[in-house]
Amino acid sequence: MQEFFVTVDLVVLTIRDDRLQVLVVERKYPPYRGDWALPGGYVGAEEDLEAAAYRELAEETAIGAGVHLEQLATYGEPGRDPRGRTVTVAWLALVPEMRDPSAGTDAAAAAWRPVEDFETGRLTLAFDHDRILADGIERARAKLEYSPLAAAFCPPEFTVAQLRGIYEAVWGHRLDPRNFHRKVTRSDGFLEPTGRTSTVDGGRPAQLYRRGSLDTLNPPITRATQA
Amino acid sequence: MQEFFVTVDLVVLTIRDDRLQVLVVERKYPPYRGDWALPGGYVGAEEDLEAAAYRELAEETAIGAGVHLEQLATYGEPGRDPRGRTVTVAWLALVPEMRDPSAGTDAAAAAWRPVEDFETGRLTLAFDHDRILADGIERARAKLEYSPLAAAFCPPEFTVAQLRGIYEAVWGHRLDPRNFHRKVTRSDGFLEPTGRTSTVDGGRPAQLYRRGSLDTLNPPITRATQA
DNA sequence: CGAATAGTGTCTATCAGACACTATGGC
DNA sequence: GCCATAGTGTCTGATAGACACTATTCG
Repeated sequence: MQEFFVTVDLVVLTIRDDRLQVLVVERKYPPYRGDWALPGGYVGAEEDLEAAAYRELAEETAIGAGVHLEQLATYGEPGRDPRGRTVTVAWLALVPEMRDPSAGTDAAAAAWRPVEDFETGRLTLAFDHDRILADGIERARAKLEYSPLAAAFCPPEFTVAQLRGIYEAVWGHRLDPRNFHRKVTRSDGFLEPTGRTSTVDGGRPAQLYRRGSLDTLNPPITRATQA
Repeated sequence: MQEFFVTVDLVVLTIRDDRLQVLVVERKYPPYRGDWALPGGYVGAEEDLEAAAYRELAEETAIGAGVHLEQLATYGEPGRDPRGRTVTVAWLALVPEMRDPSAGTDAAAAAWRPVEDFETGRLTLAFDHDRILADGIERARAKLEYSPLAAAFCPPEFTVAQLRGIYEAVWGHRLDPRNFHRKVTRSDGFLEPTGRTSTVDGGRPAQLYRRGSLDTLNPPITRATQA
């Protein structure tokens, strides 16, 4: 019976400077030494796949609880890793804006890069990680429509305007502030008012919200005006 | 470095007797000898994951092209297989109604069973296959809403009534024939008229359709009237 | 003819998108 | 006062669901 190496790779997304950005690491050892890659690593002998994903995430970001982590897909084409037959289980993580990442032990450096740089081909990743990243981005974009996932990019308390900023950054286009406000505040269970207000955005103080208990948005928040 | 066994397991769904049914096999060898399980098997040394899924599907169903096959999720909890550390990549296949399945070489028997039997707990599956099956069923139910996937359960040419029967069987409730008709025929690219008609259902002959080129339904076909 | 299914038209409540307008802060 | 952002109201066009009605076949 053929034996395989099994790894986990992470597509870690956040919003920085109003743009969707992805965490990448510089490879310290061959193969692809010096290239950018998604953070990841081998699954331990007695380790659950999800636990391995959380471990890698913690090593790179020093972030623990409150992060959204979901399985993305599994990639196992023969030859995708020159070190041997390797199957990788990819995970999608959405994290709030945070201080700069710390390099893990296997990585020379870790950095946030706008996903646009990879979508346009200005930057590329090692192995088949460009494809994994593309799948992760598409999953995130699609899921914002019908799940309250956008709140995963926000701090624990946030304003409607901040939430709208997430949607605008992920989808890459503007939304009407007034219609957006009505939609999210009327969607029962999406947002929970805290009673506090915030004045950081410069105008009238805005209500602060926590993410609610809802897990499926119905009706969804639609992505684009159909042309 | 820990080495793993890697398998593929298949959730093969079809519509028989107006009910959603799943393909299960009786295990010929230990562990779980004599129990029902999802069809599946080890991935070959130089075999792509998707190719392995197609191979297993062909072994059990003698069906080749035209089948919808998509990756579902990967399960790798330590201890999920007593033979050793095994990661399985699960796939969801949707096939048209067909003659009885043939037993593969590793299975004593293969049979279609209504998914309801597993959802109610009247039947159970070996390993963690109950969970995998539940995930597959939920994926199929959700995807009917926003993709033209229902046509994958139909023969190459079908009537609107047949297509509606698919939705009703998968979702487990009735849909209004008149509104359904209007919805699917107005959704550009979902269905392609063949010009031929069918008279099998007993009343006025119905237009026959092929599946169109569309891959995302917009607007979606909604699953249930919100209570 | 009646029974059955195919397919169209119409009404109503709801909702998305556009946008006028009011509310409340900083300067 | 002026500007910026928060938040509400209103209009319009599209659509889902309910259901009356017409069309076409079989027996």
